[in-house]
Amino acid sequence: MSALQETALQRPEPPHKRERRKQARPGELLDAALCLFVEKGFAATRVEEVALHAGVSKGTLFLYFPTKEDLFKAVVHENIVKLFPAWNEEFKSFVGSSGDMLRFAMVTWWNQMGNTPASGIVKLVMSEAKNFPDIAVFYQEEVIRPGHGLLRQILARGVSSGEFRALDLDQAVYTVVAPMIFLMMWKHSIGACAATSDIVDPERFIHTQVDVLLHGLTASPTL
Amino acid sequence: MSALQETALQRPEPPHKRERRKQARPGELLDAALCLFVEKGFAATRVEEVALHAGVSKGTLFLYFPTKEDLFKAVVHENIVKLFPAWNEEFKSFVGSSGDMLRFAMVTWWNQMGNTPASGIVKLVMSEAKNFPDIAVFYQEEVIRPGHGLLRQILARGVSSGEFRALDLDQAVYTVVAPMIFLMMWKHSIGACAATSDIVDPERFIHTQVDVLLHGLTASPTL
Amino acid sequence: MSALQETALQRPEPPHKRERRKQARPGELLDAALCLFVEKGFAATRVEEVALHAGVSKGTLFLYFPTKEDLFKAVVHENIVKLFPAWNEEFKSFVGSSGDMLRFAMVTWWNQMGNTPASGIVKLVMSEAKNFPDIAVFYQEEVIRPGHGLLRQILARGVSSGEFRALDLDQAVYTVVAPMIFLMMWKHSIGACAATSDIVDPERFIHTQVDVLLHGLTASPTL
Amino acid sequence: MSALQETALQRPEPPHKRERRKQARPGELLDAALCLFVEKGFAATRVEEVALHAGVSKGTLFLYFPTKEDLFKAVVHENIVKLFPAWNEEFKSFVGSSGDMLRFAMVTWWNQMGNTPASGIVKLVMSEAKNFPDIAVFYQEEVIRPGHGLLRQILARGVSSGEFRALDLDQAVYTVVAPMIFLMMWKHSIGACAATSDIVDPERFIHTQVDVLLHGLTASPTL
DNA sequence: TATGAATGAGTCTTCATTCAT
DNA sequence: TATGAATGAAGACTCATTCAT
Repeated sequence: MSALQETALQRPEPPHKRERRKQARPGELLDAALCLFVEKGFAATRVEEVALHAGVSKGTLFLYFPTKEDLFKAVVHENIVKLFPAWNEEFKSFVGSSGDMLRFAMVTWWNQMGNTPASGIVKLVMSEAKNFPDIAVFYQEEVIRPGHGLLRQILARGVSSGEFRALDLDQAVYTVVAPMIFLMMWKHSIGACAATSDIVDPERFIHTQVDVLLHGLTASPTL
Repeated sequence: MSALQETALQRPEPPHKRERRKQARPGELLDAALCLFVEKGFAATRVEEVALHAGVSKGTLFLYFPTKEDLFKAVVHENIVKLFPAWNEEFKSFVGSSGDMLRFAMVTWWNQMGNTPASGIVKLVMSEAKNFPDIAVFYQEEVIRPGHGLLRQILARGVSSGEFRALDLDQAVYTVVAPMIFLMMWKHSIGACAATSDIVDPERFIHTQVDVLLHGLTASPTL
Repeated sequence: MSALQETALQRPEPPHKRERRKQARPGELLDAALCLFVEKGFAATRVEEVALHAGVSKGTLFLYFPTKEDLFKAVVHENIVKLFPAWNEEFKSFVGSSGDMLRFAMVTWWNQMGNTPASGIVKLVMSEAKNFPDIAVFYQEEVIRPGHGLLRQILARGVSSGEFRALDLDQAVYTVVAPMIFLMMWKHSIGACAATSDIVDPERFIHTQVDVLLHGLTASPTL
Repeated sequence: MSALQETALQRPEPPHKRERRKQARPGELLDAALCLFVEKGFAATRVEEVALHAGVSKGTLFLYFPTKEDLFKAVVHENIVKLFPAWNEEFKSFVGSSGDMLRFAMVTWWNQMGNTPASGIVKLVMSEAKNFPDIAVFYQEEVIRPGHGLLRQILARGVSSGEFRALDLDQAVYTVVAPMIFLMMWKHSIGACAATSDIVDPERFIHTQVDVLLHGLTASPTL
């Protein structure tokens, strides 16, 4: 809403910093909280830390979020919505083989989500789902259902074009989902421990996954 | 029920009740801890609760596990690390195609681990790895490294027999690991919320995964 | 009494009650701690008790002193270390014989320290030194070293004026220190037990000590 | 009672170790406790540690001493009695000047007590007197009263022989007591901290104390 | 709104003491 | 007597939450 004002024509004086900050508070808190929750988990993050990171006092945080749990829910809520930009559109207009489309989907998924703090949200949701059942439901509705729907369409496209085999689509989507979710979880757990030697390179990982996904491990019979 | 066996004839000396309990304590505590950690997470589980579940007092727990963190480590060790020696043996003697071997590996993995509370520990380790760096390290050493080694051998066997294509084995192992870890994570997060509609059936999931893993999504060129 | 001054006219702004309390907190806590530590010893004093005595809650204490041990250190600092700067000044301006100076030193020492709760802290430090090595070190640096230095100067003054014999000053300082420390210890141990009959009267004790210190027990040769 | 048996004429077989140990238990416990209480203080010493040092189990300790406090009292009790060997006799037969006698008393006191674990008892009693009032009373009766009596006699001897000035004996005894008690306390507190630089050499300390005690700090008028 | 001092319920951990064997 | 497993009361410390300013 203040967007209108902010983009007003060459307005000579920028709005009072105070005012701008005031408006921005909840967002800054959510950003700080996202960052810390992702880094340390829900339980291990102290609300005071979040407030400090956002540059406000502990009391102010509770002005906007009556509870640590509420803060958490808001963080996830806020960031889950962002998880689905205009992907659907993008895919409707995709031109090319379904194999390429699948690869494109996974690479895009990684670039726009896995490679951003949003992947931390996924990890957070997976880690805390049982402690926040309504988040799980919300996530299911807002992310999983549409996400799976999208992937289903891609697979269905391939099947109907004869490029893919006949597939049990309900199951096959997990064929795409599993490696991506795994990669995000890995990145934010084992992969985040410096001492761990077995580091996964996301690009190569995705490349291999798509490759095997399309052609399987088995050697071609005639070749 | 096993009481019958325990009171069987010519039992040389029944262990004193006290003694029996003494021996059993750590195990009972570990069981209780496994149960509660999996159900509520590490931070949300109170040590006293664990003790009570095991039928002992808080103090007794600290007799065996000097620290809550030590208890957690012991649970991980008991439920994950201990599984590996047997697995290694099992696979050495496998007879059959590498495809069957891969399927056998994944089904066994699920039956002996995914389908038991141990899978909850896997989820916990992924969730808490960053808070317990030394657990992450020893998990890497004791579980991931040998586990990946085992899978690598299976894949290598297939490659050298000509059954599988030439593969970048370092990457290909994740092709097997990812769906399994994903399945365990799912089961203990989104999948554990009753409200969630999109429930995954492990058997069908694994079946599909193996199928696609072996033959890919792509339809056979000539057939 | 200074209240009069505080409410004097044109007082710009009376400090908010909250603010006043805030400023006073550490001091009140220190007073309470002094009192309780002296009365019951370090180990036997519960931090909550200290807080309650200061009229605040347990949590508030930890706001100012992160640790029980830190509280103890602060008490020592506040009650012992802080006395020294003033003393040093006081003695620089003393006029009179060195014998009088010595008497003055001991009487002052007693009045300003021995006769106050601070003497209890001295006793506590002696009692607990081995359990708090870093307190022992800083007590040595901040109290013993400057204190002995001061006494040394007094004795040196007497020696160089010819009033005192040539003395091994390093040893002679203990001649002054020993009775004073003894008196404080006594007051807070044996002397504090009502049942004990053999009560020491500090004034007479010091009087006798100074007397013997200056003239010895031996009868004058010529008289 | 078993003393009789134990001193039996050249008994060929030494008593069962077990039996001997059994008899010795309380003594070993008291020794261990003395050692640890002196080293770490009452509160910081764990009863289990004492038991371990004595080579028995925690339970056994409580067989002999129903309470940690009882153990403490027994330790002090036991060792306080030892503080007065046959000193009185020794002094009755002393031949020499009263100055020499005083020096002899202090040196002996140090050698037979200050320099032995008994000095730890003195420190313990001074430190814990207020928490154990009956120990204070007992100590007063058994140690302080006779001790002061002895010193009083020495001083009285000097006074009546004209070697010492007329003295308020009740006060003058502290002239001898204070440095000795101080020295013992020092040894077991500040002096026991390695980091402390200002270490007191007992022999020189006593030498100086006696010297000043007899002749004072003041230079002889005529010389 | 914003602050940050204050709170106190909650948690881990210790350790003297008990008691079945 | 001796053991050592078990107990549970007690205490230090944390941190989400409140509230006067």
